[in-house]
Amino acid sequence: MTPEHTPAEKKIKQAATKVFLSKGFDGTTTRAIAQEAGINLALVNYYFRSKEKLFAEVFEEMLKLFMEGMLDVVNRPLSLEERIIALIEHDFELYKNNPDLVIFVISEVHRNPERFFRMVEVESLQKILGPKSSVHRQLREAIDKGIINPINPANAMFMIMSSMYTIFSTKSLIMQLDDMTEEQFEVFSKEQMNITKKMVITYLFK
Amino acid sequence: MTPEHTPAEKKIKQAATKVFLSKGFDGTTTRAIAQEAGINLALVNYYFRSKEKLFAEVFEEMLKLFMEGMLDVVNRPLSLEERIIALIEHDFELYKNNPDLVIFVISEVHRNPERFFRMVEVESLQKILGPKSSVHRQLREAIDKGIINPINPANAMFMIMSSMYTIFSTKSLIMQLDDMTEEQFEVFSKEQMNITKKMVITYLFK
DNA sequence: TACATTTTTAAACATTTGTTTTATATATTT
DNA sequence: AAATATATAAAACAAATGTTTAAAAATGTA
Repeated sequence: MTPEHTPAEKKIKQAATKVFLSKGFDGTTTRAIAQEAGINLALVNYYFRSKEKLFAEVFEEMLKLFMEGMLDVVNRPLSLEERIIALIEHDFELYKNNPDLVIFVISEVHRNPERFFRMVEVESLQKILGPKSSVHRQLREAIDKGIINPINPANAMFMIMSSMYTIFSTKSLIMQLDDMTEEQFEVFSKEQMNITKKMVITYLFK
Repeated sequence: MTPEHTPAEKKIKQAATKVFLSKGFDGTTTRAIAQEAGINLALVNYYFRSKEKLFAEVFEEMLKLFMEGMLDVVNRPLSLEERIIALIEHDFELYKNNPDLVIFVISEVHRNPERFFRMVEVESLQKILGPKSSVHRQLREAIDKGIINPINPANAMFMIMSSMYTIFSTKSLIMQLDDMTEEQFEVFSKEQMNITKKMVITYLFK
């Protein structure tokens, strides 16, 4: 019972991550996972009981990637300006290393919101991003002190995150449209990151 | 042969659009379309020959929505500032009326890029958004004249479009995280649009 | 009205897909 | 070494799914 981290199990998890992230839950078959992992089909259910449960594990891990890095930035003792820069840079690095992450999470939430809100406690996300989060608080304080222009913290959070989100969720489209190589895309996205930093900081701070 | 626009055909197309946009190609069954349309299952293939062909029609129509509105803005005789405002407002209106549009297109492109580039001539998209488009030209001219700060036009295009793109592709997530009603989301997204306008204009124009 | 064409329906078909079963090999324990 | 538990494999199962068939109903035409 409760087999853990045998080579086969690891291979399946890795393969599942790859296939799920590229094809989504509906577009993924257990046979595709087995083939990608190079193991027998039955082992998928032997180790993970069902496609649904395997997906849940993969999805949860992806969300952890998201949240842990974010939490790290949120918990560091930083000035508002430093934190905004750190958040943008964190997003950039995370998405650069996991280009499929954003579109995967968002499209799965869109297609099956019930499952998402069954799997994830909204509170833990709200703690990082919601009105009671420390970033929101820091933003409100800065507004009160007249350090930054008045803005709804939710809108501020949003403008901080949207640029890196977009550039990586539309990566393949951008590359195709502007005839980019992988290297050119990296230059482009890094440039976009720098523009975003400057633009957001300029807009917020008077 | 070539049946056109009979009531049943229309109903199927409408139903297919609704289901495809919400569940994606893989998550949609012909039976779900038939049920949504309130017609017999066989009629789906009778009128559209296959799920794939029906999807292609729906997808093409969605892309047209995208491009026609964009083309309209691009062809109007506007100053650069006016055009930027118009582009942002166009995105806002389009996505507000079709909230699933963005995430649908992007996730389908991501999951099946081959099909996308088989269905769409990249040139027509490049004509609107690419380096040879009139918006790019107008941006380059403005840079040459010293009207706006130097920037890669592709990056400028990107910052113009990313905000509205993000807010609507993550709509359900945002609403859930910040406990919003539909009305509150509309206020929020409109506010975000205004911030985006101001922020982009401020950043570009000295 | 009678005939032909088009539209609709119910049923069937062939694959695909998630899952299970049964048997065999491998490892662990006594 | 024998017995037991675990891991792997091949095959089978049942349900779902895209598609087709064949017949009936509706519509159009002579």
